[in-house]
Amino acid sequence: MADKTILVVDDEKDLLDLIEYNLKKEGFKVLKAENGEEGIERAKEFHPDLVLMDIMMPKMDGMEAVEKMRKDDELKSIPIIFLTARSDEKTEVEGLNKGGDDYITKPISTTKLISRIKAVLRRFDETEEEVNRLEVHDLTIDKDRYIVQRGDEEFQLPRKEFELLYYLASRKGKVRDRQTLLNKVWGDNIYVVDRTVDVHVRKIREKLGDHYIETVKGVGYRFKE
Amino acid sequence: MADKTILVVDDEKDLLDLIEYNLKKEGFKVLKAENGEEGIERAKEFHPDLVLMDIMMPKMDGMEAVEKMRKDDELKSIPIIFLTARSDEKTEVEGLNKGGDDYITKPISTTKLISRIKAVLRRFDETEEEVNRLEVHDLTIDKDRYIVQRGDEEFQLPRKEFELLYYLASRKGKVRDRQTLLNKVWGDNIYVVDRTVDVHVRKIREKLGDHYIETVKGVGYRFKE
DNA sequence: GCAGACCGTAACAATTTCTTAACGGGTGTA
DNA sequence: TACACCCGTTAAGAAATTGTTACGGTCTGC
Repeated sequence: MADKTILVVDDEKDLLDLIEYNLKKEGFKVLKAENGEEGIERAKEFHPDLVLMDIMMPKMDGMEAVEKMRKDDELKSIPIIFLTARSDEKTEVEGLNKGGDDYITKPISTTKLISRIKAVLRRFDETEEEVNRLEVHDLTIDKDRYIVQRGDEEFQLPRKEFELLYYLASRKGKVRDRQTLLNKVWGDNIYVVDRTVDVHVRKIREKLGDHYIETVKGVGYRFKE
Repeated sequence: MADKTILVVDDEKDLLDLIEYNLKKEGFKVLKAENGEEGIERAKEFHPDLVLMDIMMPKMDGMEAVEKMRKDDELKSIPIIFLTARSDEKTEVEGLNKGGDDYITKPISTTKLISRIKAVLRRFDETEEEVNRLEVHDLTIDKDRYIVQRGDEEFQLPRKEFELLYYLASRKGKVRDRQTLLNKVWGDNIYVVDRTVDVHVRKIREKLGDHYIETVKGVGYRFKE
C-alpha cells in the first residue's frame, strides 16, 4: 500500500492542504491540483494510483474532468473517488455513472477518507492482479507475474520466451510465420534475424516440453490446439 | 466494437442489472441468464459475441456450462470470461482448463470489466477471421492452421501439398493446367518441371483419397465439384 | 567490477520436403 | 499391332528448413 501516489483535485486550498497532510502521514505521495484542467495535466504527467476529485470546481468541474479521463487511454484505468459538499443522491448516481469508483461527502473525517482510499486501492490491486491469465491445456500463463504454471510446478521464463509463448498461446491453433512473430513479440521495426525465433522456441520446449509449440515446416509455429 | 452482443450469466440479479446497465452504456447489446442452463439456451438462440459467466450458480454452474459450450460446435468458438468470487478463486480456477478465455474476480470496477471485455473481443476479432477457411465436400481446409480436417481426422499436409489443395479447392470445378498451377502455387518465376505437380497431386490423393482431385487428361487437374 | 541471466547470431547437424528422372500402364489412332 | 501421348507411381538425391549447440555481447544485481 505504501508508495502509492494520490492526486487530490479541489479548489479549496485549505482542504487541499489538510488532505495532503493526512495522506502524507499515512505514507502516500500527494499531488495537488486546483481545478479539473490542472488535474488532468498532473494525471497525465505523473500517472497517480488514485484520484480524489472534487465535483464543484471552477474552470472545469470534477464531473467533466472525470469524463475526459475515462476517454483517455492513458488515464482511463485510474480509480477515482469523488468528493462533494452535498450529500445529494442524484449527483452521486451521476458521478458513479460518469466513471467514479466511490463517492465521499464533505466534511469527512480523515480516518474515513483514508480507509475509503485504501479500500479502493485494494480493490484495484486485486483486480489488476488476476486479470492477465491464460489457461491452455495444462498450463496457466500469467502475464502479470510472468510465470507459467503446470500443476504445482512453476516456470520462470525469460521475457522473450514468455512473450513468445503468450502470443502463440493466446492464438491457439493459428500458425504464425517468423516475421509475424518478430513483429508482434519483438516489435515492429526491430532488426533481428528470423532464426532467433527458432532458438527461443527451442528454449521454451526445453523447459516445458515439446508438446506445446508445433512446427509447421515452411510456414511457422503454432500452439497446439 | 459497437453492436457486439454480450451474454451475462449470473444468479445475483442485482449484479446482473448493474453489469447490464454498464455494458449498455458502452454500446453493447446485453442478454441475461440466471443459471448455466438458461445461459446455454440463450447462447444457442442468439449467438452472442462474448459470454460473461459466473462460476458459482445454482442448477448448472458456470464450469459445467462452459464445458458444454466447448463441446458444442455452434458455441465452442464464443469467447468466455469467468466471474469468480475472490475466496474460491484458487481452487475453482485450477479445474478450468476447459475453456475460459479470461477470468475476473468479483467485486470488480465497471471500468476494469469493460476494458477486459474489450481486450478479449479485440483478441478474437484479430484471430477469428473466417476468411481463411474453406469447406468443401467433407473437408475443412483451414489456412490459418495449415490443417485439413475430415470429421475427427486431421491431416497435416506439407506446405506445397497444402497450398496446391487449397488453390484447387478454392476454385472447385475449374480445371487448371500444370503451368498455371506452377505459377499460382509455386510462384511466377520458378523454374520447375511440370511433372512435379503430378507428384504432389499423387501425395495428396495418397493421404486424403483420390476422390477430391480429378485428372482432366491433356489439360490438367480439377477439384471435384 | 564481477557473476550470471538473457539475447542474438552463426555454424553445423538432422530432418523434412521437393524435384527429378525413369519406368510402366492405359488409351487412342494410324 | 505398333506407335504416340499422357498420366501414375516410385525411389533417390537435392534443396530447403528446422534443431541444436556454442559463443560473444549486453545488461542487471550484488
